[in-house]
Amino acid sequence: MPETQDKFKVLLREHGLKVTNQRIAILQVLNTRPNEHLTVDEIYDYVKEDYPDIGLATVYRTILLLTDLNLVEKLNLEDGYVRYEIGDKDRDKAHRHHHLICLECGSISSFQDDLLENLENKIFSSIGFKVEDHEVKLFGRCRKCRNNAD
Amino acid sequence: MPETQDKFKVLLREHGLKVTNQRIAILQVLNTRPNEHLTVDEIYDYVKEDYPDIGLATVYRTILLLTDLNLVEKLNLEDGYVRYEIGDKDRDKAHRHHHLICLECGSISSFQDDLLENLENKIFSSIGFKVEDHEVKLFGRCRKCRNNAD
DNA sequence: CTTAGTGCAAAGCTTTTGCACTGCA
DNA sequence: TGCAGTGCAAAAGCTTTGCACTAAG
Repeated sequence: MPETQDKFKVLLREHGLKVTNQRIAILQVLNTRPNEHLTVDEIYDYVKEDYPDIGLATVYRTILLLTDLNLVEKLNLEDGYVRYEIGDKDRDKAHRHHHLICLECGSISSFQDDLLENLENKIFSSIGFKVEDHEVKLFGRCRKCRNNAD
Repeated sequence: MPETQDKFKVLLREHGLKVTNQRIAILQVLNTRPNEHLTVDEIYDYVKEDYPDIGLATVYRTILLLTDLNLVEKLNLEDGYVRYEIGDKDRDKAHRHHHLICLECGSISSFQDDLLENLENKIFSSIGFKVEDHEVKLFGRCRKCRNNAD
């Protein structure tokens, strides 16, 4: 996805930040693995394949940067690992992007649904809280694990 | 709420665990502050008022125990603190218990809604994932903060 | 050239663990 | 009395930070 890379370069320059090989390499890793929900260590390992001298601190700093620029989303699945995934370029789609977490095998999948729109309107009119973002996590058992249990 | 305390004592004994002053004191703190979403440090400080010699490790161990016994719920609001609150004794109600987090003042409020039932059925029939629990967090601005901004 | 970015190692935090002691059952 | 529970301090993770060096603009 060179378009994300270009967007990234533009964003960096707009903010007076430098375009470095390390930053591009990290974005590349996240970009080529859109549905893997990577931990920092996993990102670090993947990036080292292309860029063996990179330091873990740079990975942390770059991920923070990417998150601030809204190119990457942080994910906490309560499994003890903090994960990151490339964000959807379409802000509205990202807003409808939720996660299914299997309690048995730990697999993570995503689904899209605008299920919360009504609720958010209801909350606004009843207590005046204006919802700007939301996070929905569904925990359970995936088909495979349920079949294995039989 | 002596009923929760009694339930707790019964649960402990059922599991062959001992009823100690420390455990009761920690449950008491959570019980008397049902809507405060306390961090471990806050719990530790409150318990020390009644029980000054308690160790932080005991607080961690007891909270883990309470969570395992489903008396306490863990909450991660992405604000850098892990929080705990007393769980609803009614399992179904707990399942419909969600959080509103104000991005400006950090206030946390709860609301109840069974909004996800349809969705969960839909997910089960389409991909065979059986949802057993869910977590919904809504981020935005509370009425007070929106008014202050004007 | 200038200074943001980087790698490394050290420091900081939260949470967990090992061990000798305490107190519930 | 016996063993689960506790307090303390050390260890273990993960993440951040300070500093001298490197490289982007």
